[in-house]
Amino acid sequence: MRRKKSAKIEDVAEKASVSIMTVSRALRGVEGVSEKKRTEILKIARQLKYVPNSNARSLAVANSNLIGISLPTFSGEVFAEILDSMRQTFSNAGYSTVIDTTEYSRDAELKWVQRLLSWQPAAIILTGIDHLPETRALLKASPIPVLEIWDYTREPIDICVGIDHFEAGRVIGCHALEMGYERPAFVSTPRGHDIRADARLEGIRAAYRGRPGADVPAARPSVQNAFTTGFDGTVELLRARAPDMIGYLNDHMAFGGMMACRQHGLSIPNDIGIVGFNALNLVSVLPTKLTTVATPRRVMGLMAARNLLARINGARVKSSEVLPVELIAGETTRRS
Amino acid sequence: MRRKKSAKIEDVAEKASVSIMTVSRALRGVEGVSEKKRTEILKIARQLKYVPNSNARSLAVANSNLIGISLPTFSGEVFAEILDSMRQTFSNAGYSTVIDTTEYSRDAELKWVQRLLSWQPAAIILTGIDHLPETRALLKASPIPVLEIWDYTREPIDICVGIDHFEAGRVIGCHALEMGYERPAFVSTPRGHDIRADARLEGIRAAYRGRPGADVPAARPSVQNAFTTGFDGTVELLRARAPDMIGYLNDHMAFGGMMACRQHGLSIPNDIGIVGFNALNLVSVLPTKLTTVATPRRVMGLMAARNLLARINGARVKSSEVLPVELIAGETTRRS
DNA sequence: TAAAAGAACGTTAGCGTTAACGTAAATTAC
DNA sequence: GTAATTTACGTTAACGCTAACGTTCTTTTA
Repeated sequence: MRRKKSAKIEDVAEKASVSIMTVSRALRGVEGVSEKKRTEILKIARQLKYVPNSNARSLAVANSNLIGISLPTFSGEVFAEILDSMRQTFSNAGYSTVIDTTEYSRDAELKWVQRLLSWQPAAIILTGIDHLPETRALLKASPIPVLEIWDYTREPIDICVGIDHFEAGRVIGCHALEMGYERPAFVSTPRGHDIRADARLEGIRAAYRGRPGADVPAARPSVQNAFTTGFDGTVELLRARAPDMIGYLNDHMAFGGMMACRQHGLSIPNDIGIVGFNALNLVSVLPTKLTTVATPRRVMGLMAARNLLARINGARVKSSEVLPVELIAGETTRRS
Repeated sequence: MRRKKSAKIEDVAEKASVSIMTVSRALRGVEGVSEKKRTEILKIARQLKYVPNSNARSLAVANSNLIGISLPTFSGEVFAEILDSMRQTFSNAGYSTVIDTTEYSRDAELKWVQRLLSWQPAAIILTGIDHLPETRALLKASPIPVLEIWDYTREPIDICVGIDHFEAGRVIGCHALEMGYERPAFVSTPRGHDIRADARLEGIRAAYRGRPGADVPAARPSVQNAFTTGFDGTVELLRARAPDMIGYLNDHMAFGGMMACRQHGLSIPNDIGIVGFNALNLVSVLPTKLTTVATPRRVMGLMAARNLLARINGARVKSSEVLPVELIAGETTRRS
């Protein structure tokens, strides 16, 4: 494929009557060029609209300033926020981010990791800790820093920053227990879709262990969008199980659930308690304050970016960081 | 920076007792290799965990399979959906996407374009048509295909796919007029932040031209999140202007506005009409159906990706495509 | 003032891949 | 059966950049 020839480093060198190497040094800001020449070279480069060739550079130094990030999905505020806070830090440090979504498929994740490795990236970020064994092996064997974010494990591929989803579930369960709810239920995603959902459900069950309601039934409607998923899952639970409290995977689902309860003539929080997750933006304008669990997404992103940059620069960093979550008691679980 | 040496094409060649070139051909699936050798080479490559070096490849062929995408922000469903639908098409076609967000800053956009060009990308996608003159010039001068998405203009940098935001505003205005509202208002973003917001406002004004209410006041609260922005903007308008209809930049803002109206004891749609934008997921679970404007985001993404791929492959494609929007009349503007 | 040290450059040799061209063997044509 | 094709490879020369080492000239040291 023919392309218009753009200015190369050689053209700049010729015009400035210096060697290629001097231009390279001047442009990168490394030592060994007099101030006079440097400013002149920069001027000429600008005149010629010189754009460095990252491919050549990366080939020469055997590593690029790309950071690969893999997310399950773009939908929802959660990953968008985590991503945002990370990206800005990287961008400021001169790294570009290559992003892909896996739609919760571990096979898709593996394929992406393979493709990404061909770019000799500076680092790779994966969401969660649930990967194919092959993916783990591939990354373990590579010298590239790997960060797992959002989940927590004591045995990360390389380093990780996240929250403990089981613990988060337990916090929800304890709160429900305290408020006197006896038949908790949970609206989740299809089985095997998202291990975090299962971890939280287990957390709730752990809180109720040995008491009535400890089985904590779960609805697993097919995923469309969070609002209707929450709505449908609630309808399903109300019909079959008559729960007096429902936990949700996130606040959007919880809102859908509130609408469903309302339509069924149930009063919140007396007939039924509602607990969301993540403390999303939506809750700030709701007339009834939603009980939810605040997750430190922006802090997590910043810490992840900071740790990873340190790791890239060869510093030793703590391999696993757990961040605390906080239950925010609202009006959807306060029994009068 | 030292890195563990990974298998190169040479290692594969040696082990297979063929030349480097034969391996290259076998791996890329081009002609000139016997079936027997090809399968053997592929097997050996897998054994050796060979990962091709994209930097070297891109340098040799003077172009990469990266596609750069610039978005204003990740927050909100809108760009996430457009992005998602494009990305999948590209991914299937073997392209990786490098993504950056500009936070509505044209300077940030320019910097990103400059950085991106150093990767010799296969194409560049920008959101909207509002760029610095320098950005336009840079891209116009480059041989790289450029796609502008979400807005529509008859004079794109290269090609564009979008909706006509002025027309969308006009549609909203006409509907409000038809429903008998006489003092329309609009909740927007800070001035100069997003030209699409202004285009829609002008559209509403055009619909009311020559009638009472044609000035259409706008609130421009500082941006935090869509829900509270809608809430705050509404409070501001209600206090100062006593409008009988409010249009919003999107459904999330409209929802915030509905909450504010409710708190002010106003009844929707009789005291005040509410019109959102984009037909976001939220509206499907609301007990009161929101009047909104459906935008074809997924179709737009698919069409954009398809057109751009065709353009990359040298085909001639229509330079500008406008997609239709549709007003969905709900219960928030139906006067009884 | 001569020798040593440092600053400011230039030269050489890759980085891992592919395009373009060369060459030998296998196939076809007549 | 020989010439003309075609197939299946191998060789050579980039692609644009940088690390490592050389060279020249200037500055410092004793």
